[in-house]
Amino acid sequence: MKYSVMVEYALHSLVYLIDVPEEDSIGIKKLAEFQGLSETYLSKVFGKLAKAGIVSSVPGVKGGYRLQKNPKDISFWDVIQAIEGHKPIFQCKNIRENFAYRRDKTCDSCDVHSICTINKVMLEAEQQMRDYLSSKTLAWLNEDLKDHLPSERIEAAKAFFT
Amino acid sequence: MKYSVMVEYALHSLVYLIDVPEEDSIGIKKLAEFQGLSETYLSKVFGKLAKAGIVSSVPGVKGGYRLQKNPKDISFWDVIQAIEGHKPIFQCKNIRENFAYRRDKTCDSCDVHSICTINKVMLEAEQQMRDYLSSKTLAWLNEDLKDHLPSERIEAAKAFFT
DNA sequence: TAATCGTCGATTAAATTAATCCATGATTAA
DNA sequence: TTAATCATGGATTAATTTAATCGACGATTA
Ligand code: FES
Ligand code: FES
Repeated sequence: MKYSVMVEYALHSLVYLIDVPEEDSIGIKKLAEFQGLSETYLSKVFGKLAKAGIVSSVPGVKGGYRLQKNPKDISFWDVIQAIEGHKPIFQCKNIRENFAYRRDKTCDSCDVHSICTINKVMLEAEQQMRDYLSSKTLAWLNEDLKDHLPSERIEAAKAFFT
Repeated sequence: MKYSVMVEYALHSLVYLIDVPEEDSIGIKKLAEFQGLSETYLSKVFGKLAKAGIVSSVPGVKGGYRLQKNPKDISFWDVIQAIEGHKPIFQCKNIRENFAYRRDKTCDSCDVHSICTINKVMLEAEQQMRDYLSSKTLAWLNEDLKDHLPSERIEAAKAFFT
């Protein structure tokens, strides 16, 4: 049970897009090289981010990606959802459907409408996580990095991408 | 990204162990049959629950499983951890280790000690979920079911297992 | 002593994830 | 106008994980 590495690739890569000017963009090649990632695989990641409306693409030479929304409107959760899709973490296979009293037709219309308490708890738990993740935005992340990272590192990265 | 079905199997199966007397136990065969599950696979599930100290086993004919702890001391989270292990949901592969400035030895001892902000946020988010899941116990679940399930259904299940 | 039940390890099958390859189309610069 | 650069998408492959089965073993009871 774990998130795919795409999530780590996505979040780390997006960091470098936060401060790029409206007109500019950064290509997959540079992002992959700087971070030591597979170029082709990272392009799949950005395909998903683009489809979710988080980034927009600039085709052709000198092209690349830029943020499509304000960094304060892009949350960690948005990114995760773009990568992992909308299915809940807990997979309820509705095992009650095969319970003895249903197989035996003892109780024909039982349970069909009510949601299983166990599933409900799991959904609520996931919601807790989602709320937290939704409260952390790329803008917040940028501020945090500015505070905690040596400025020469930030400058070096910025220099690499221009 | 999802929990294995074992979690659903485990939580649903444990329901039927909550009210069994200290001396008694329920076998895999009955649990599997009642719920329409694979007998051998469910036994793997209970192997994990036993290893985690959630249930204890009674070998031999007329044997089976019973709870090893008070239902109010067994939380949803305990069960999930017994099944899924202790690894966090978000897999941080430490991609910073391969960043350009590290490969180029520009900054030899960079980052080794600091924990990545992104990873930190993910860990905190998971903690939110964990807290919620830890607050829901089998004892609570039992009460909830008593309130929301038709009593004849509960009785029928109880009858099946005795 | 034979049938029942949990335990463990090996095995298999299916599904998912990680990653690569290739073909295509847009864009810019020579 | 052409060649190089870049995103896009589909197909493919390899590795890993999950789901499920099988068979052998030891404990227990009737
Ligand atoms: S039926 Fe799926 S969790 Fe209860
Ligand atoms: S290095 Fe793994 S999340 Fe930052």
